[in-house]
Amino acid sequence: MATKRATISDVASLAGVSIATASKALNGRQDVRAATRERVLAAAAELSFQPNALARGLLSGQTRTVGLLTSDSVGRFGIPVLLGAENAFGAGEMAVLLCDARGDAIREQYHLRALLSRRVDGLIVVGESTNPRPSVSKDLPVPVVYAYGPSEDPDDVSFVPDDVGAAAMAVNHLLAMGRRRIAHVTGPTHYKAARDREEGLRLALAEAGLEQVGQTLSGPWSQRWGRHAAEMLLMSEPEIDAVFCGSDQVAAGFVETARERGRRVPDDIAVVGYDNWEVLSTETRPALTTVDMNLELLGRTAAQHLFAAIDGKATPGVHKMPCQLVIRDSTSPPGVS
Amino acid sequence: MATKRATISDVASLAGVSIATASKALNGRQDVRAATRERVLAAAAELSFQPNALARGLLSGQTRTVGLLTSDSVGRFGIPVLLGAENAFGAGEMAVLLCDARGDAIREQYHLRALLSRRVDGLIVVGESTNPRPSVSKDLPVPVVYAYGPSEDPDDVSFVPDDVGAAAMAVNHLLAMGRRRIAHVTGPTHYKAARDREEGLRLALAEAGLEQVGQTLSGPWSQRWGRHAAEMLLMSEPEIDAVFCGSDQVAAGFVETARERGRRVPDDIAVVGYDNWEVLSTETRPALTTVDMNLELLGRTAAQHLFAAIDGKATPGVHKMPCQLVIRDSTSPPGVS
DNA sequence: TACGTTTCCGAAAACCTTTAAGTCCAGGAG
DNA sequence: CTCCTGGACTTAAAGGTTTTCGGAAACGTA
Repeated sequence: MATKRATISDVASLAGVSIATASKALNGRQDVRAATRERVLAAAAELSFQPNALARGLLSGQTRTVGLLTSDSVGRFGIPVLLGAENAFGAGEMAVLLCDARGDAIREQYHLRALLSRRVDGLIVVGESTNPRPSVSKDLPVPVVYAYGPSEDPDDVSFVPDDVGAAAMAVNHLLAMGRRRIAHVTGPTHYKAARDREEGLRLALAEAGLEQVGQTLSGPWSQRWGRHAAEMLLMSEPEIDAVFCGSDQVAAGFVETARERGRRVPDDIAVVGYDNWEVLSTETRPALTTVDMNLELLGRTAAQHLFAAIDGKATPGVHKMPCQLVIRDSTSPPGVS
Repeated sequence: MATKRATISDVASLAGVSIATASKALNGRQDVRAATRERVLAAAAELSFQPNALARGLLSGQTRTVGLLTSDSVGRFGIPVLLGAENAFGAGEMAVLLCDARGDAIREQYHLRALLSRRVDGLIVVGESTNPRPSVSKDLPVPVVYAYGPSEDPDDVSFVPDDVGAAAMAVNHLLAMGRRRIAHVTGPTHYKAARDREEGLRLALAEAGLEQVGQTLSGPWSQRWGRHAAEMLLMSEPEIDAVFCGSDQVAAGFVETARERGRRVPDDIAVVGYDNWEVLSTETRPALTTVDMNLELLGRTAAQHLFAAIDGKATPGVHKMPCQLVIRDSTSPPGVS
């Protein structure tokens, strides 16, 4: 805690110039003599002057601040998106005002008003899942970009991971490794993520002229479910040579139980996870081949498009962002590992 | 995107009163007739007027915004703290300006300036570990509270989990369950958390007149290390009946390997973890008894003390926050589970 | 000297809100 | 009838900065 903050008028009088001149000197404008500029800069440094962003924003109408409205900060998925956005903003002296609505629509409305009253230049809305969510953009005086969870309104700007494409990519990898009898264990069907990933699987298999082995098994996104599903699957479809799992948690459970049941991974059964949640994917034995949704990149991209939208160059629609397959030992060809 | 934002002068003219009267009506002040107030409120609603927080803040000198400076947003630990703080603020119409310095001191300085220029009312600094960190509070015009990672300066206000006490509590629980031959596996010794937890263990054992079995094993905070340590420990100290682990990751690795080596958990060996990282602690078999540091509460407490500090009622010093032992199956008495 | 041009600087308005101080009027007390 | 009180409202200042415009000085040219 220190003394009162210096204003530009303090700087001006210390430098012996007018406020206007001080402002021009500090902002690097041209019509001020070099010697004068020096004096002003020295004065500012001496007083450790920091321009008041409130005053500046009041005048310019721009706060260089964006709101980040999330439904679920805790979430595994919101964080990297947030981080990517923060990253993109940090580069350009933007600041992020963070609000967590905790999945409550009323709370969300409340935070929205608070952000608007603080005159944010734009808004990023981060969903807690890839399920489409109600739009908040109606009649808002600032642009909005949705990340991870898209808006229901197709005229909004949304960025989502390309789950269908990524799942197909993962399955194609299994096929390339020579696997032909592929089963699928995933999360609850009310998650669009689960449905999309299943569709990707179907597309890839169809293209190869193959059929999925057994029914898709849906359950919670948990390791426990992965173990349970493994028990069932190894019993009912003993001839499988690969499993595509809807999450790393499920996959971790699966490999654990497969091991215990004496099935070697990857020699007997190859396993692919999803999310690249490193505490799981790199710590299972063997480490998991898995899909990384590049959420940080997604967040950064969303932020960059928000910039564009602030400048009036919006790009409406749902943009599918490419994911990346991280190949580890759980899908190596037999005999390699 | 909609029309230009309404100002209080728009409201005033629509209601047929002066700006001052409109302001008073909107802020619930007394010297305005009920009928007039009605008219103003109706006008404000019609224009969906939102007061400009910049103008208000410029005048009052208070922005009702605090900065949250973190070294490590990604971190397991920063998030709950952040969340607790956000929670405490949300209740009182405060907003959080989030900055992530990514462990870089220069970046931190940069963000600090940005926050100050935005005239935040206060600052919370969240550390990435419980190791003390350099103070930023020197000559700052706003109060600062440190959470998780304390400031090196004892005159600052810091909130940290009581690792020593929590470790002692965990070990006392093991003793109460009848365990007597307790070993310790933990993280790198340059983490204060590892040293504090070891000290808690020592204190509890000393009080019971016992000695730790074998040396403390230090390694990375990983599941892999837990497995490795288990191999070594089961070999060198086969008579242990309990292990206190410095993190859930280590504990998860330990129980996995113990299982594989035919030691029953908890019947033969009880295991206690630390962190209550649920993806691990509830998914191991058996589920882990573990220490929950109550980080969300810690964050909330830090925020509340920041409020107090803003009001001039600072409480200097390092405050140790109590942790909580979450008892699950990994420490049940033999024969119970 | 008169005039135009360039260079540097200052006065003042604008952004939006809150609040202290002031105006006006009705009604009650003397 | 005058004076005072208090209610209801308005005026104006303040908060810190940027920017437009105008002014003044210096300099070059006719």
